[in-house]
Amino acid sequence: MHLNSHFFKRNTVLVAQDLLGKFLVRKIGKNKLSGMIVETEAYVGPHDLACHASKGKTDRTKVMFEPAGTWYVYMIYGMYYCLNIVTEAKNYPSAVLIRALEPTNLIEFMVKNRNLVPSSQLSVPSRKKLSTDHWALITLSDGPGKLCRALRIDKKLNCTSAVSKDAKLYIEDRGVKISKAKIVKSKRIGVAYAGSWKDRKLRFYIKGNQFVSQV
DNA sequence: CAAGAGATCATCT
DNA sequence: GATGATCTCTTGA
Repeated sequence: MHLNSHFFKRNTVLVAQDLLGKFLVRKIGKNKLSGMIVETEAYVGPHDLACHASKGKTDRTKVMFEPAGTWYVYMIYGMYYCLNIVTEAKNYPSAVLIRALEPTNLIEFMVKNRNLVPSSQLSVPSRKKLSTDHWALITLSDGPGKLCRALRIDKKLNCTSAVSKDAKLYIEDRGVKISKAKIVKSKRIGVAYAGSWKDRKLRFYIKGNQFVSQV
C-alpha cells in the first residue's frame, strides 16, 4: 500500500519510528528499485536546533513548510544528497531523515548507480567475518548519502510529492511490522552544533539489522 | 584497526 | 568566508 498524507501528517517522532519496516520505492523508467527503511532521524520543528528550519524560512528550508508527504532533498558537503520527508501540519517545519535501507529489489541496478569498485578489491574488516559479496551488499545503502546515490535521488526530487499517484519516489507498507522492542533510540549523527538538542534521542533503527549505518 | 584529511558546493553570515 | 543531517581514501601503529 502506497502511504498517503495521513501517515505523514502526524507527530514527527511517531512517523520516524513507524517508517522502520516500510519500503522506499524509486521508479526509474520501467524499473522499480526498492529497499526497506531500517534507520531514520526526526527533526521535530523550528525549536529543534538541529533542524535546518530552526534558522527560519529560507530558500533552502521553505520546502519544510509544505504539506506532509513532500520530499526534502538537499546537498551536503558538496558531494552527497540527503533524503527527508516532510511531516506534521502545513507550515509546521519538520521532517524525517531516511538514513539507511536494506536493499530488496534491483540490487544490480543500485550497484551500478553507486559506481563501486569490484567486490574482489573490497577490504572487509576482519572482525566482520563476511564474504566480499555480502559486504558489498551491506555497504550499498547503509547511510543517507549512499542510499541517495543507489536510488539516483538528487535535487530534482526536492519539493515533489511522495503521496501523489504518479510519484517517482514514494513509500509502501508491505505488511512488515517492527515491534517496539526492536526499535533502538539513540542520538542523532553529526549534530554536535545543536546545543541542548544534540543529545536528544531522535535517531531510530532496527535492533541488530546489518544495514544500519556504521557510526 | 583508528584517526585524519580531502572531496566539493549550496547555503548562510 | 566558513561550514555542514557524508563518505572514502590514506596514513601509521
